Amino acid sequence: MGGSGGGLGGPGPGMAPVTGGSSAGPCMSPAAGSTVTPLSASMSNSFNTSQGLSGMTSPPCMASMTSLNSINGPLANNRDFSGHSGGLPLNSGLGGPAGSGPGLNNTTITDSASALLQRARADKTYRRSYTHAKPPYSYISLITMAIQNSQAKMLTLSEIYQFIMDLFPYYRQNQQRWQNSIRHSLSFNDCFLKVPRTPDKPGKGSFWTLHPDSGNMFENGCYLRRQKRFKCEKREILRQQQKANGNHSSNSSSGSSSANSPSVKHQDGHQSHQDVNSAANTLNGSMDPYSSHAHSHHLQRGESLGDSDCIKSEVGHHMDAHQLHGLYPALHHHASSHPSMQHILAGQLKTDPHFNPSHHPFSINSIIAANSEAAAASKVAADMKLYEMGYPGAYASPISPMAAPGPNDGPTAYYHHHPVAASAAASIYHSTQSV
DNA sequence: GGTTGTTTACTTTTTA
DNA sequence: TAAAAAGTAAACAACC
Repeated sequence: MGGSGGGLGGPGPGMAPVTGGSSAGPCMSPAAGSTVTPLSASMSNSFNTSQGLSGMTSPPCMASMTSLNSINGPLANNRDFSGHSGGLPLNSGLGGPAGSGPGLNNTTITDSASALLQRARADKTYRRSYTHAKPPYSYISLITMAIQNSQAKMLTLSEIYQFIMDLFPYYRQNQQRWQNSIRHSLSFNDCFLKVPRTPDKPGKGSFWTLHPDSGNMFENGCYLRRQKRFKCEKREILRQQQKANGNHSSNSSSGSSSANSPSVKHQDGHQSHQDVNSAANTLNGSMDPYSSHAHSHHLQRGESLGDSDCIKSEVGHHMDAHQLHGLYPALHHHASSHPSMQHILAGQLKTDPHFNPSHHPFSINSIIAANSEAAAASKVAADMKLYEMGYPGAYASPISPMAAPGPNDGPTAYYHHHPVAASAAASIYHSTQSV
């Protein structure tokens, strides 16, 4: 039987209560029960630790995160975002000398952030109630954030977990539940591609990356709900066919998948080849200078799919490592942050007929392209402002626990639980208000 | 044995 | 209000 429900909005067992009162309840202290490992240790291979996180592309919350990091050094020292009354670590974090960090390029933000922080402290009688509220981002968004903020544009599952927990204290609790959902999202959504490990990088699990065509998933301007799910057309057709055919293939009705695994989604070998061809076509047809290397015997079928299509995880399975890395040369440089992956992805985005960096002022693509703390922080502010203006799709639904602040809370309520995010985002937000 | 990955089934939430 | 998207639970198997 299926799950017992308990969805996002309901008072599900894992939902942090947004009601007033104690911040206890399901929201445990990040320290208690937290198995979070130091960011610098766990993510050093994937993130730019030499500069802390300041080299990261910054989605909304990341922007402010980098600011703190710049001020106080490795985020690992300031990773308690709890906002618990036991002492806001952010106080020490943001209370430091403004702009003292090399990466901090906006002292105004920091100064006003400190002021805001003090104000938030004064208001914490009700702010505190919303600490650890569920972030307004979907799991798909969180995964996307994590991947896009990694240097190699791909992460292992555990790294994705870590990223999310580092960024959102909410996810330091009930890990089994949301991590299951993360895994489900990765498998279920065509926008995520599984990239097998290479022999020289042994370890558990594969890398996960974004489908090159998934760049416009968040056209609504932020890492919130997508307007439309990204689907690989061919895979969708196959799904329909399989539905129509019943159990045409060896695929049983049971949930076991790994038995047929890498080709589970294909049900037959042919489709896997199609995917490989699609991958080759995607890169070859658009911009990939390496594509010639990708045309191995597995890619010789000569089918011209024409469209940018599926490069699903099975690609790697049906290709050897060299073939795959012909498609994604950056895989060779996962730890050393070869820019080609970014170049490829960026190039792919540009070739996407739907992609237009200027299409939406608050597009996720703008954040990616900007690669700037200020730009990302501005985006947070813009999101919040849009939300306040009732802009659909911006920020969370009023029903959302994220957007259920106290009567006097503005749209920044959520960010108050995330002190780092709160500072930069709120300061910008308020500066936009005051002008 | 724990983690990872896939799939199904169901509920809840959001959007058109 | 229906459809789509998202969230949750669970079963299962492969892998390290």
